[in-house]
Amino acid sequence: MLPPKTPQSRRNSSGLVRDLEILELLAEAQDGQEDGLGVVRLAQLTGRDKAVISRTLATLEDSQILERDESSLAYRLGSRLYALAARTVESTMVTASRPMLRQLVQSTRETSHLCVLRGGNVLTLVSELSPYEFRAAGWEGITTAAWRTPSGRVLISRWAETALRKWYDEHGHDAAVVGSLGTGASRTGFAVLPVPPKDKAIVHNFASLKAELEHIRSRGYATLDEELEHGVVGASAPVFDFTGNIIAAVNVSGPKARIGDRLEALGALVARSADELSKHLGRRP
Amino acid sequence: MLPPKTPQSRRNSSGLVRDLEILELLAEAQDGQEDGLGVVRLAQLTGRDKAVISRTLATLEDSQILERDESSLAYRLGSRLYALAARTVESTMVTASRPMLRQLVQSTRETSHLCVLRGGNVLTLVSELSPYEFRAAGWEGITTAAWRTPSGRVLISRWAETALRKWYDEHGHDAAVVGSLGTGASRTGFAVLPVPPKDKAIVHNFASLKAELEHIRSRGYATLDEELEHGVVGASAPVFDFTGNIIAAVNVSGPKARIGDRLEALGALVARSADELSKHLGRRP
DNA sequence: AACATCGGTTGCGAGAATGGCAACTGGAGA
DNA sequence: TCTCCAGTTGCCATTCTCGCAACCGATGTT
Repeated sequence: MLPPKTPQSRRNSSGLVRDLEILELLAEAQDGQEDGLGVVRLAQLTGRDKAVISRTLATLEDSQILERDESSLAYRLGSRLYALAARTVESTMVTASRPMLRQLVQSTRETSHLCVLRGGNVLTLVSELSPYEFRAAGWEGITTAAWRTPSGRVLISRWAETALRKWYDEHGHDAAVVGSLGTGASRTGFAVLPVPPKDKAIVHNFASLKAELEHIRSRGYATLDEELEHGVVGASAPVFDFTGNIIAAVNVSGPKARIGDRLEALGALVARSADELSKHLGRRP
Repeated sequence: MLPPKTPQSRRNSSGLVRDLEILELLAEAQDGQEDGLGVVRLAQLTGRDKAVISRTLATLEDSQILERDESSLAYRLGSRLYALAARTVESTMVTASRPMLRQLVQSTRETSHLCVLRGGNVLTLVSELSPYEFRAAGWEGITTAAWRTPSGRVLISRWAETALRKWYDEHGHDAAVVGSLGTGASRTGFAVLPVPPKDKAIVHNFASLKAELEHIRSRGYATLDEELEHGVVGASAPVFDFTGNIIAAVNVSGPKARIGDRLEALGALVARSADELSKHLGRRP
C-alpha cells in the first residue's frame, strides 16, 4: 500500500496544504543555491507519482505561487508568495507583538514598547504598561529623536556607513523636527523630555554614534543608562523581517531604582523576545 | 447554479485557487488595518458555503499558513507564509538592494523603489520612503500596469520585437488584469491610480512604446513626467543579472515641485545606483 | 541509424475527498 | 427565557485525485 492513507479526516485538506511539502522542498533547494527542482526529482523527494507532481506544479505555476524556468523546466518559489508576505509584514508584526510585549511586561514588571523609525525619529506603535504605571494611555504615536534613544540606535544599527552619515548630518542634532509630519496633528506630539544630564550622554558626535552602534551589533541589543532622563534606564533589541531588514525595535524601560544592575540581563531578555517576534515574521537563523 | 463548475480541468488542485483567493482577501484585510477576517465574512466574500470555509481555514491554520486570534476567532496570515517568502529569489534581491536604495533616498530625499515584472504588471519589492513621507507602509507587494510606468518600460526595454509585440497585445491596455489572480476582481492588489492627464501620456500604441523603449536604451534610464499622476515625476533604471538580463528596475519618484528640472540628472543618478547593484549581483562590464 | 534513457505530459478508471445542506453549539443581547 | 449570529460538525451524492501506463521529444550510446 503505497499511500499510507490517513483513516478519515474530518477536515478538508485544502490544496495548498497538500502542496506544502513541495513548497518546503523548493524552499530548501533555494537555500542550497540550487536553481529550482524538476518534476522527477520532486517526485522522488516526495515519494509520489511524477504524474501527480507534474499536474500539481502546473497548477501552482498558473496561480503564480511557483515560477518555471523555460529552458531548464525547473520550478522555484514565485513572486506571489513574496508579494503576499511583503504587503502584510507590518500589520502582522503589530498584532503579533502585543502578546509578546505583554509577556515581557509580566516578567520584567516594566513598561515595554514596539517602535519603528520614521525619518529622524522613533515612532512608538504599541506599548504595554508596567503594572506600576498609573497612566491610562501608553506612548503610542509619540516620536522622539532617534539617535538619542536605544530603540532608534537599534533601528539604524545595520545601516551602511554612507547612508548613516547622510542621515546623521540631517537628523543628528537636538530637537529634530520632522518636515512633513504635518497633516496628522495628533501624532506629531514630541515627547518633551527634560534635558538629560550631560555627563551621562555617550553619543556626542558621529564617531561616538558609530562606536555605540558597533557595541549594539556585537551584543544584539542596546541599553540606555540615564542618558535621556535622570533615573530612567532601558534596553532595546531589533526585530527583523523575512528579508533580514530591521523593521522595528522592542524596548523595555523603567526606573533605575527598580532595574538597578540587572540592565544587561534585561537587554538579553529583550533580545530574546525580539528574536521570537522576528522568527514569527519568517526571519531565518 | 451555485457551483460554477469549470467544464473539465485536466490539472489537479483546483481547490488551491480557492485557497489563494482566501489568502489574497486576508492580505487585503490586513493591508486595510483590519484585524483579520472571520469565517462567515470570508464565506460571503468568496461566495462559498461557510462550512467549507470553516474546514478549509482550520486546515490552513494547522499548517501554520494562517493564524487565528483566540478571542475574536479571526484569521490572518501566518508565519509559515513568511518563512516561505523569505526563500524566494525576490527576497534575496531585496536584501542585496536595501543599502543601495537607502543611500539613494538619503541623497535624493525622495522615495525609491525596486521593482520586477510580473506578467503585465510591475511588482514593487522594496520601497524606502523619503524623509518627507509619513505613510506607515510603502508600496511593497503592490502591482501596477507595466507599460504605463517607467520601471515597467525599463524592464521590457531589451526585449525582442516579437516577444514585445505578443506581450503588448496581451497586456497593453488599461486596467490589465492578471490572468489567474482569481475570480475576485477588486482584491488583485492593484494600485488604483487617478486617471492621468491625457496630454501627458507619451505612449498610446505599440509604435510609441517602441520609440520610448529606444529612447530608454539610448539614455540608460527612463523618466516619467506627470504621466501617471498629476504633479508626480520620476526616473527608473535597469538592474542586470550576471547573464546580462534585466531582472529589476530601480526607481525614484516624487513631486514635480521638489524635483523640477533636475529630472534628467536624477535619471543619471538612478542609473549609477542601478549599475552598482548590477555589479553587486555579478554583472560583468 | 536504431536503440535506450531520461525528464516530462496526458488518458483513464477506481476510490477517496469535497461541497453543500441542515442540524447543532455556545455566546451575546433583548 | 428567547432570539440571533458566528462557527462547527454529520451526512451522502458528486466530483476530483491518485497512480498506472502509454506517450512525447530531446539526448546520448552502441
